[in-house]
Amino acid sequence: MALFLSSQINRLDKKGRISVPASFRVELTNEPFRGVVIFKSNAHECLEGFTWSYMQSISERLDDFNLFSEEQDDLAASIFGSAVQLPLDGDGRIILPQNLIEFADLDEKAAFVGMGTKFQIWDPEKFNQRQKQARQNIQKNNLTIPQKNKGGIND
Amino acid sequence: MALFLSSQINRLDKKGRISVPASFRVELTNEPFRGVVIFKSNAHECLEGFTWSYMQSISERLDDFNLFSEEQDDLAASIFGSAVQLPLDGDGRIILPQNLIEFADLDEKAAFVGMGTKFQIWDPEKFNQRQKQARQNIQKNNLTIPQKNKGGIND
DNA sequence: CTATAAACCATGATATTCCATAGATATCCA
DNA sequence: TGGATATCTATGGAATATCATGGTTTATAG
Repeated sequence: MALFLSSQINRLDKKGRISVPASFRVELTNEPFRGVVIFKSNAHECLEGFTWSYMQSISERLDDFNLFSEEQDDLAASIFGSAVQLPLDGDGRIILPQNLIEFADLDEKAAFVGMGTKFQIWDPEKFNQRQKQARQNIQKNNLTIPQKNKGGIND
Repeated sequence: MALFLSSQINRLDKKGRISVPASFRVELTNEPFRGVVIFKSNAHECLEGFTWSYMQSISERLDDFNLFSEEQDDLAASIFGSAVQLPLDGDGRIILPQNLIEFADLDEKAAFVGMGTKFQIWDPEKFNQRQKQARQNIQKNNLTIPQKNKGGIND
């Protein structure tokens, strides 16, 4: 299982190319697909990145729903429909599609932020603010890490 | 198992020809039949696309219903009855039959939407609305992906 | 023979690969 | 320890390949 840690700011060129941090790339070496899966965050003005095999596991879990159920359809349309599959080039870069760049309001630089099994891509400015806000929320609500994380696509 | 991701809008010419996205085509390389199976969606004004081998697994799943039950009969009639097997031409295109084009109300363009193990074909406009609706349903009903061990796709 | 469908080509646009360089980091040996 | 050398990383630009798409020719069927 991939583990994405720490954050790094890299440059986004006019073609939309950007280097994936080397520390993230080593987490991808054992993946069946040499690249990442990106889509728009539901919660923030940023992008979310996953490994191919993680998407596969989501797909398998989704198959536990009745094949033509409404629930299955809603989830699949929302998750897989908006995701894009970005291969790494020979130099460890991906090309972000224009609509994703706009969604995350990225300029010349973008921050890769490790989040464990996933990572996020932020405009550096916005991420600073987000981090401040996150710290405040944690203090205010006395948040801790749950013993066992039951996750969903909403928080 | 094939994994269809992301969505892409392609052009439908007057002969009913349309390119299957290249990223979808690579998922078909290991299939016994070089093409896709398409039929009318029961839930939406769109078409559903499967691989040949996945159709086989659907057939098996249908057998889990009582073999002569009404449900089995209805599903089988609606799925297998309207399904067509569309081979890829040398350039990676399929030819959509006219009745399917009309059913999905397709015009000059059509969106291929990855849904994990299957995909859908939509009029681009209609899919936009559908995606909004899907997101609302997810929030309203608090839908999550059935968990295996841990982690959702959002925080 | 005619109409219809299938295979075949041609071509811009786009995406991918390849190469070069500079800076940072790590390695090695005296 | 220090300094030289090699390696890795990020980044820019150019060459190359692929993709989507329209048209044309060839096969097929009635």
